[in-house]
Amino acid sequence: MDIQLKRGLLDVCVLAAIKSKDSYGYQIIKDMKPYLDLSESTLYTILKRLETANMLTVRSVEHGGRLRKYYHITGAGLKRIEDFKDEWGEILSIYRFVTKEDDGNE
Amino acid sequence: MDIQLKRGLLDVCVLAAIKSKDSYGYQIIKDMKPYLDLSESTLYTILKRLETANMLTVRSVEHGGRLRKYYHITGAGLKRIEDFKDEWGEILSIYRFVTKEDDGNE
DNA sequence: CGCTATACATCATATCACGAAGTATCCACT
DNA sequence: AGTGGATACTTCGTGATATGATGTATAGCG
Repeated sequence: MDIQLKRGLLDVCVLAAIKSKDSYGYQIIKDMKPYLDLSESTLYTILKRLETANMLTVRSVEHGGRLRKYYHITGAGLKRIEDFKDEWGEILSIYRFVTKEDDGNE
Repeated sequence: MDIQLKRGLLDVCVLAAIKSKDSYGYQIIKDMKPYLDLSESTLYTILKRLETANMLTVRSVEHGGRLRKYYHITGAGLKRIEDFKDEWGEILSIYRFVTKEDDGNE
């Protein structure tokens, strides 16, 4: 997928991945893979950004000697998803503008 | 609209604006306004990028003493629009992932 | 004569996805 | 015991890019 387009979907897609149940980095990447492929460095950058924006909270959990950071969505995070839903109408309108055929004289 | 999301739609939207008939900067901004609001500096940056990518050609026309640059879409530009159409399926799939309700236990 | 619209251009800035590289643990295989 | 791969998170540098600010120049209106 086009990188620029991906940019607009990444944040909200990560939030969706932790919406129903808390999750951690590696798992999020796996869950998102069918929809958007992203690297670790990209994900952790996003997670940090969403944390700074108070859209999620973090909780560290010991797991087999290693550290795991579980991410939990906040009200602001849920609102971000709702905002995306609201924007969908605009996106559809743009889609129609871009794909409309100027039939008649071509 | 969210800036990041806008980024993914700008190029293809500009191409759509000149698809049916050649157009120039100021006119393109007006035509796109109902769908995407963008500033002059943004548009001219995009036009230059699309020109470099051979997605459009430019032709200068004298108009009332001033210079007007008319932009014409190329085959590569039309292909870019087609590629966007192809990507639409992926976008829809992401939309469904983001908006799906985890009804049942919440 | 000043203001607004038209029309294009350049620059500096801030944001951001991503590859590369690093640290550290656990498990399977040989 | 040693090797390699999967798991898990972190940091750094780079390139792409949207945008505000600013500048130049003309036409037309009051």
